[in-house]
Amino acid sequence: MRLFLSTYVNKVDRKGRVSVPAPFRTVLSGQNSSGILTFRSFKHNALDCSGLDRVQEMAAQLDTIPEFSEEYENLAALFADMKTLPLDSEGRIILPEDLLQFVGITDSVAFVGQGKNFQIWEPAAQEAHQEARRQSARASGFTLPTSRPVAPIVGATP
Amino acid sequence: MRLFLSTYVNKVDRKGRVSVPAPFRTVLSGQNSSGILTFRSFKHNALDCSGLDRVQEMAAQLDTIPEFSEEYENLAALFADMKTLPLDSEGRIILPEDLLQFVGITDSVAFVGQGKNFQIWEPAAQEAHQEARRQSARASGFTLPTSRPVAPIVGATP
DNA sequence: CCGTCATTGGGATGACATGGGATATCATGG
DNA sequence: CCATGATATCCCATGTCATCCCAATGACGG
Repeated sequence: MRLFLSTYVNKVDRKGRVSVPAPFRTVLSGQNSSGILTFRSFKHNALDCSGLDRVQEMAAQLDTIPEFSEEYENLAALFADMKTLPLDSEGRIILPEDLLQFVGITDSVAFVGQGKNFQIWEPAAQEAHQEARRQSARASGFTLPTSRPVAPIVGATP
Repeated sequence: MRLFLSTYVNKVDRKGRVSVPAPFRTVLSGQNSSGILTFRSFKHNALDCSGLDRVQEMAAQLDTIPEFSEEYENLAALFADMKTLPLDSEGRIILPEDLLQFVGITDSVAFVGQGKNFQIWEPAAQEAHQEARRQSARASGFTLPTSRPVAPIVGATP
């Protein structure tokens, strides 16, 4: 199984189209999916994206829950936020206005590989998020009671 | 299996007609249904809609419930409330006056995908409801299913 | 230095939501 | 049984937007 790896930043053209990175398209084509299924991330101003496989699994889970129960509605509500973004013949998608605003995208888009799925971010926000994680890792590293003065992590990014 | 995904808001014209979103029509046409079967939601001021297939499943479920029980009567009452909304040649439906009032619709309609079925809401009410669910899902630490579990799913078809 | 592939751009076409007029269907009252 | 009005259905027109097709640019490897 191929994975979504690395981060790509592509531009939004005047029609609102963005090229999906070719490596991601390759992975998607192996996931029973001619388009991208996307929904708002719970934690960040980002979009969670995957192929059709995962969504069909979710729909299958729905069958195991009593039809008018609270839990059923909670899961079903995810489908309301979900969108299918079809790929055009050049491998581009169009991000709907509401999603653009939610993510805060103006002129370019970061595609962030997450292994089995990927995310869509505003590039600066993504970089900041990444940096915050580095800081966090670094900070927790410093609070550890180690006696090692030279931490190789520092200065990893030029 | 095709699913009802995403949320679409369409306008009611002066004759009371509303376009059913094209993707939903596509799903419906695969569900043995030239029209929409709809009934009032138990929990919200919304309409539950689907094709004929799902209603037939519900009718089958009725057989598993003791006749004359409270639950039986409740479910059976659904069928009394149920209406068939035929699609015109442009893919529009007409919402009867009582349903319009029940949902609180004035000039536009939200079609809300729920996977195997969809709902009809007043757009503002739907947005509020959906936002509440996002908060709830976030607070309850709702986790998405993984895209490809390591352990084989019980009953999975190779 | 050239060929291939990926991203980017733009015009033309088509699909869809929407609107309005004309015609058919139905329930009601005479 | 027919007349009438209201309502729904069919048909056609329009504007907007997405999709398709074609082209150009840029990156990369041989």
